[in-house]
Amino acid sequence: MRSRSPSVNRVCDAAVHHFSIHGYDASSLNEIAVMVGIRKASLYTHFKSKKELFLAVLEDSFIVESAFMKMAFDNSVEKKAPGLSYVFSITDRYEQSVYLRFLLRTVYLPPKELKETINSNYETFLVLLRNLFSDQLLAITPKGTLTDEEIAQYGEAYNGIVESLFVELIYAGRQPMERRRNALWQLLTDSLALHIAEDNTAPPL
Amino acid sequence: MRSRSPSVNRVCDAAVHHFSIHGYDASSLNEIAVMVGIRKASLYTHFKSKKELFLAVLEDSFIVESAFMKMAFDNSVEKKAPGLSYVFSITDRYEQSVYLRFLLRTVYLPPKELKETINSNYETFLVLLRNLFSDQLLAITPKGTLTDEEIAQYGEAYNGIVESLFVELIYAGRQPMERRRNALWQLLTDSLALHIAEDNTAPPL
Amino acid sequence: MRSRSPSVNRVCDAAVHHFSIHGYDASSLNEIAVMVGIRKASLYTHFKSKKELFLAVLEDSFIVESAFMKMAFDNSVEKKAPGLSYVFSITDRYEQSVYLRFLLRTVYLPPKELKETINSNYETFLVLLRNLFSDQLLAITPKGTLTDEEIAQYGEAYNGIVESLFVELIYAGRQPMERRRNALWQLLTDSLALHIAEDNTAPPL
Amino acid sequence: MRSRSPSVNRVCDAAVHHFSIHGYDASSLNEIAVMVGIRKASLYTHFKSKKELFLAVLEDSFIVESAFMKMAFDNSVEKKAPGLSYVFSITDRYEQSVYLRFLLRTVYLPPKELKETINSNYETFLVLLRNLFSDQLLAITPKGTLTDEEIAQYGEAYNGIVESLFVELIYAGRQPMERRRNALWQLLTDSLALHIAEDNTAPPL
DNA sequence: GATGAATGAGTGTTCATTCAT
DNA sequence: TATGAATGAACACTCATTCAT
Repeated sequence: MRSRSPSVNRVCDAAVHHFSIHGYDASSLNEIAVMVGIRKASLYTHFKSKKELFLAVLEDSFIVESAFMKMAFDNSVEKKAPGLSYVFSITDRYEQSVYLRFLLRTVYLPPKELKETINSNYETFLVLLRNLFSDQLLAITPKGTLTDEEIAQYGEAYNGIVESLFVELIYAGRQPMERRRNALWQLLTDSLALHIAEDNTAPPL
Repeated sequence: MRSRSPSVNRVCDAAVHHFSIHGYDASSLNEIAVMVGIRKASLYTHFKSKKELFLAVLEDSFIVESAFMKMAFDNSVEKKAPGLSYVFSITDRYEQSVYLRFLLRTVYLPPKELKETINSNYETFLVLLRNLFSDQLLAITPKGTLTDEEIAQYGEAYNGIVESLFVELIYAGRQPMERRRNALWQLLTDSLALHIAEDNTAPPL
Repeated sequence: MRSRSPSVNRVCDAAVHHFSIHGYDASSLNEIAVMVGIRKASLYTHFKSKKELFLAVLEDSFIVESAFMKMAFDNSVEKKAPGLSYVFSITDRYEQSVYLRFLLRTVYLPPKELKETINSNYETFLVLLRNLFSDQLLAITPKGTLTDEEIAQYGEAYNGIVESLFVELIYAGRQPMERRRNALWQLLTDSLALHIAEDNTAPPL
Repeated sequence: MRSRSPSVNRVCDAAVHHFSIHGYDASSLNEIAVMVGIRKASLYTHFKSKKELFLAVLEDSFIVESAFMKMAFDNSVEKKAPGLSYVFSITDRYEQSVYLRFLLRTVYLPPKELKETINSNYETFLVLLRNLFSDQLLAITPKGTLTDEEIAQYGEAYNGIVESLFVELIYAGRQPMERRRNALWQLLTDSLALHIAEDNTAPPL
């Protein structure tokens, strides 16, 4: 992402916007070129194919959104609800970051030929998410309260919640997603309350 | 779906397979025709446009999968875990029913021009799911145990779980989906255990 | 035109309407069939090709419009302006007779493959027009006033006026055509006034 | 028309020829491309649709033929027969100028969707013709000889004659057109002779 | 007499890509 | 570095026509 010529960056900016709206197949190099203010043929000065441009944008997106995710976890101070900060930042993030919109659009229904690449990148992204959550969960539970397996399972559930919200955002929008978020978050806090000695009863929604 | 000529049915069968794999935009009428063993132009004997063919297939799919869903809930006898039967049938169903694969492929990232239609049909589908779950939940909890609002929130959470599993199936496949299913199902049963007087502790996974 | 089955007549009716609006090439047998309330394939029960249907309609049109032309001349009683009756009936006729609209649409720019046939039919039509006019002109001028050549030339001019009006009707409509008709008619009456001894000054328009 | 790339000009040349023979609807972009020696898809490098190509050619044609018309009137020196020069140049012009053939083919039966545009352009063309004639007529008649209304009516008649000749050229060819031209021109000169004091008797045909 | 089904040939149009300049 | 021109391959769609039923 860094250390690229300004032209390349402008192309990538246009591309991520276009791809985030139309997806890979339905995107047109011509329209991207027009957005940048150059001719279609000139794109090939910077990228040797549509696929390569797409992959560049994909890499950017994972870098940017992984960084945002880490930051959201790092800034989180609440001790009782691990991962809360990120989950509750998703709605705003989706609206503000074209990279997140691009990622979600891309990841759930990838262009056939790129499925492998996309999936493996996304897998890494999800592993990071799970680990960030697990670390926070571990940090707030007295040692020995939860088995490794239980930790892993909560991580899995957390990921499941996040992806459920992603999907709801994509096809239903902000409000329905927030309703779902509250409902699922309640499940998580209830379960943690049950399994952790101290009584972390869920806050009233 | 019934009462259609055999030719039309063969076209629909081919179409739902094709659409379920490639999506609307990337599907080629030529390839569908070849699957049926006719020429592209002959498709227009039966459907007046690609869109119309797609909508016929879409309608079929909602009918078939709604019926399956109802059946899954009806056949369910377990008293302690509302909606369990359907949730645990999804993996097999996804593998066996091209209609479900088509629906999920279609619903999460619909072709722009058909988004409205698809969304409103899917909304109906989700309302049905929520209602089926809520009815079972009500049936197994002593009257007055849960407020209407709580019932609604559990319905929302249940839908969230189901959709999370749909998505995991689509991009990660059977095994990861089952891991996630167990993790999320645990959350639900834990929460219900906490909120319903009797101790419905989660079964060991 | 007579002695045809009712089905055939209904097809011809639909066809002449369609052809008169869209022309030969841009007309669709399917649309004609739909107008009649039958299927496209059924047209081939009555006509062995699009061309044959067109030619049937063409023949009808020449018959109908030749008859109308004769009638217009026959009914004419005015002694001073030969051919006036027909010229002044054209506007209404164009609006009322789909056959005339069809003919004019067809004749000026015929489909390549049918050009010969159409032209020779139209030529006959124009010869009739010229003769009708010449006969009336002869009938109202004292014997010997005009040479045969002059008669022929007036016939030519009359045809020219009529066709000028046809064209104006087609592309400009009723009002501009009537303005032109008055202007050209004035020329004709002026010229006749000049060449025929008695002073047939043009009537005020 | 000027200042276009050579490629564009070659396309336009081919297009005007093709359109002048087949008309808009029956013209095939493929055939035009082949005439130019390129592939159909390459046409889209220069024009973004068939319609746009047609409109470019249409504009050219009006420009070229308006210029020719003006020139024909300007070069005219004869004092007694306004507009004669243009009328007597039409046969040669029709044979030599593909633009005129294109215009006439297009104007009398325009493709439905372009009718408005074509008509309004042609209207301008005819206004120019009328004005050129009227100016010459005025120039050769002593002031006050003809009322404004009479001038206007002669202009109308002149246009009618010209269009009658156009039509005859299109469907009957050179010789019949010249016969008609002589007949109609006689009417005009007779009428002028009658209405203008000085005796401009028609020349023997 | 009517028609459902099919089809070959064609339409205009879009696309990612190449290449000489 | 940028681009005008070109292109093969694909697209959805329309058409007149055929033929078995």
